[in-house]
Amino acid sequence: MNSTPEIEAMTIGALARAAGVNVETIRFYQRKGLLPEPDRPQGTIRRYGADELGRVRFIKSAQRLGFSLDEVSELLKLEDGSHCAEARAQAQRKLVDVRERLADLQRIEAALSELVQRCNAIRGRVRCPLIAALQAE
Amino acid sequence: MNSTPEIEAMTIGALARAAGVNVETIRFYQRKGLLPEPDRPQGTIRRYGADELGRVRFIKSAQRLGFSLDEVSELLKLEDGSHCAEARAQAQRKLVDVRERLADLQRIEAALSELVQRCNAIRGRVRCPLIAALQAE
DNA sequence: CTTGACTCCGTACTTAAGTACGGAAGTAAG
DNA sequence: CTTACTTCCGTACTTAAGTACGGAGTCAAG
Repeated sequence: MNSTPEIEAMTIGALARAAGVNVETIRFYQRKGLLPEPDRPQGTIRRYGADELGRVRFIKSAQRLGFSLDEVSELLKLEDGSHCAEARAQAQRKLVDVRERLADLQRIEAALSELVQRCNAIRGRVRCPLIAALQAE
Repeated sequence: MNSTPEIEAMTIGALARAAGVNVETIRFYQRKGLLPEPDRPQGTIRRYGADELGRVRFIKSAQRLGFSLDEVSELLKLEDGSHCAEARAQAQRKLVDVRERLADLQRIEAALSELVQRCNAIRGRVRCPLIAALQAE
């Protein structure tokens, strides 16, 4: 039993359901150029497949990490095979950015898990090192 | 030579400059309760210190990582010494969230650095594994 | 003691990212 | 073939997170 039957012939509603977003959000992404206008095999109604589903999910994940739709669109342009040197330069810039975010998140992770540890140890009030975690740049 | 003289007596303008944000943003955070209303030692004008500066920087960092101001406010409440068990439970929930984000970011990091590697190796066009990076949940 | 820069406060405007709406047209089941 | 559900499209509304504005008060230098 396949969980996604007919995945290559989804209507906009099915796509939206599969990705856990609103139909209007799909249309909005199309207008912004984040999602290519798909084929309309039998006339006027668009059909979507696994690629589009993957894209929408990617957009949502990247947003959770603090990327704006404009930034996501740049990331997606990398994917879409721009010229190599150009893609590489852009990827490298993003990489710097991503690594900074990783470092910040790791500091937050450490601070939170230390808070949990301490809280297990001492009973009473705590002051956690959360803010300090993001001081060091 | 100290780079931050009189850090305990900053006006709102100095604080904003030090944190790299707009004065109005500081006032906005105060209204939202993200920043405590500070002392007004000699009358009506507020004075800010290192704590406030730290907070503003923390807010900005957390936002870059995809936390909304409401979420930041929850993180800050942890700091401000709520009762231990409560803080611990909340910290643990956040920790789960943060670890998911970390995993996503690490996948993006891997995908980007692989793209850069490949691009160094083969000359021509590339298709990067960016989208695939966030497929696995 | 005035002048220029800054602060305070309330209110209004802006931008990003959706969400909702309403009417016309497509489509699938009975 | 009708009826109910979708889709399509343009336009308008909403929410979060600021930004800008204007008038009144404050403060430090000249």
